[in-house]
Amino acid sequence: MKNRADKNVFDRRRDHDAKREAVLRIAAEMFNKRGYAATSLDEIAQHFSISKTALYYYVESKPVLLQMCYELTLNLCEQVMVDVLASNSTGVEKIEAYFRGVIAGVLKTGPVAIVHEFATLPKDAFDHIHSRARMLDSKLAAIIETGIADGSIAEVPPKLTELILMGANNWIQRWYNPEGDKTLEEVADCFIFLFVNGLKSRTIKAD
Amino acid sequence: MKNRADKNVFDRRRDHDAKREAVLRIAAEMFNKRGYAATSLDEIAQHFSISKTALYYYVESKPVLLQMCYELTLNLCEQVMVDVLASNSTGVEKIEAYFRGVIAGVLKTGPVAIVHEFATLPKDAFDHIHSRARMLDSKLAAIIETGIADGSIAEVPPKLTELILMGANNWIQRWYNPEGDKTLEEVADCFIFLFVNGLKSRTIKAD
DNA sequence: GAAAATTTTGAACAACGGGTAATTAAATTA
DNA sequence: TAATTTAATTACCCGTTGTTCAAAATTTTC
Repeated sequence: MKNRADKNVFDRRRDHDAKREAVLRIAAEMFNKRGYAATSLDEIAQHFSISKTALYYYVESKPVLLQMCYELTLNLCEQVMVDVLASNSTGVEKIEAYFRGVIAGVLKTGPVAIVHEFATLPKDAFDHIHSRARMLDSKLAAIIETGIADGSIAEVPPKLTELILMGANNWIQRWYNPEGDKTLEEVADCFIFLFVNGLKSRTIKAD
Repeated sequence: MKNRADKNVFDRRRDHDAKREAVLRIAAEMFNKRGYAATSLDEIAQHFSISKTALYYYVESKPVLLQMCYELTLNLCEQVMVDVLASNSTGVEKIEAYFRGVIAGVLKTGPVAIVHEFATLPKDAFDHIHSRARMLDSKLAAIIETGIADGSIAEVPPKLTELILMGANNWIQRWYNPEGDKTLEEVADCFIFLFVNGLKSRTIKAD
């Protein structure tokens, strides 16, 4: 919102790529909070104090802008997934590493993650994004299956579990405020603890 | 989508309340799946094969329609919360009962739950809905605190935990398909198991 | 069956949002 | 400084959407 650095990007002239990336980041943030349809190009432009038309110098169209946001997210998630799969660790450890990586990635690269609204994408873009997302889903489910097989994960329905995990993860962007009192590490820790250990107390209480 | 019963509501004349409720239910469902801004009154009207104008006989405006959807949800959640608080059980049991009740409530009353987009509500309606939602949040967090005190819940940050739980719950409506192969009981079971017991296997594996 | 009440419609409006074209302004190069 | 490239603006178009109003259609009441 009041990220002055973003406005300054548009002060120093001739830096096409930096501006394009700034637009992407802010757009992703606004899409996350308010949703794609509820965010107008005017609002995005106003954030940089430029005209709506100027955006078209950096972005082809609004759907393509959404598509690029998705691609940022998918690039991040897929990279984390590759790293996780390359490690030789148990199923739970892989699940833990994946979500920790994704949440941390959001911290570093800014809010590139985005609420899943790809129904509004043009057909071909939709197919592309959708299939990549589904691929990630099934890889996560597969990790859960191997975790059950190696004995590190309890006998849960893999597909359902994956959906619930993803859901909890996707919702974080909706409420997380970087200027708040919780760091993303704390959020990640809590997230992991909840899903791995569960709420139930394991310490015997002498009472 | 192809719920023929809904269309028939508009066949038998003079049943103002039934029609109003049918509109509410379908609107909530569409808002859940596509989002508020992306759902037009035309689409809602088309679902019943009536004109968009006819909707205004049952609903004051689109924002008020959204508000009523929220109120349906809040009524449900608050009722479950009252019941849960009245029971004398441990913290974990209360958490479990709450989410089971809310998920089951969605099954019975139809998809009354709704994605949180109340930024688009008129000021006064926003304040009302928002404060009720926050009240629910803090009651849930309080339950977690009592659970930590009574030793049934591990030492987690209550506020953060509550947000993550709510997030996972809110996301269910986005992907759950009543015509699919999973019942809402199965979803609820998996949900509860994940948050209460965690993914980690507790059974010692002899291998 | 006529009159009154209740639903539904069709036409039209105003606001908004995405997108384009022509133009101006600024910065780089020479 | 002149010519060229790069940025950004203003003005405008057009489709969509929420909303209103008067009129038509239907149902109920008497």
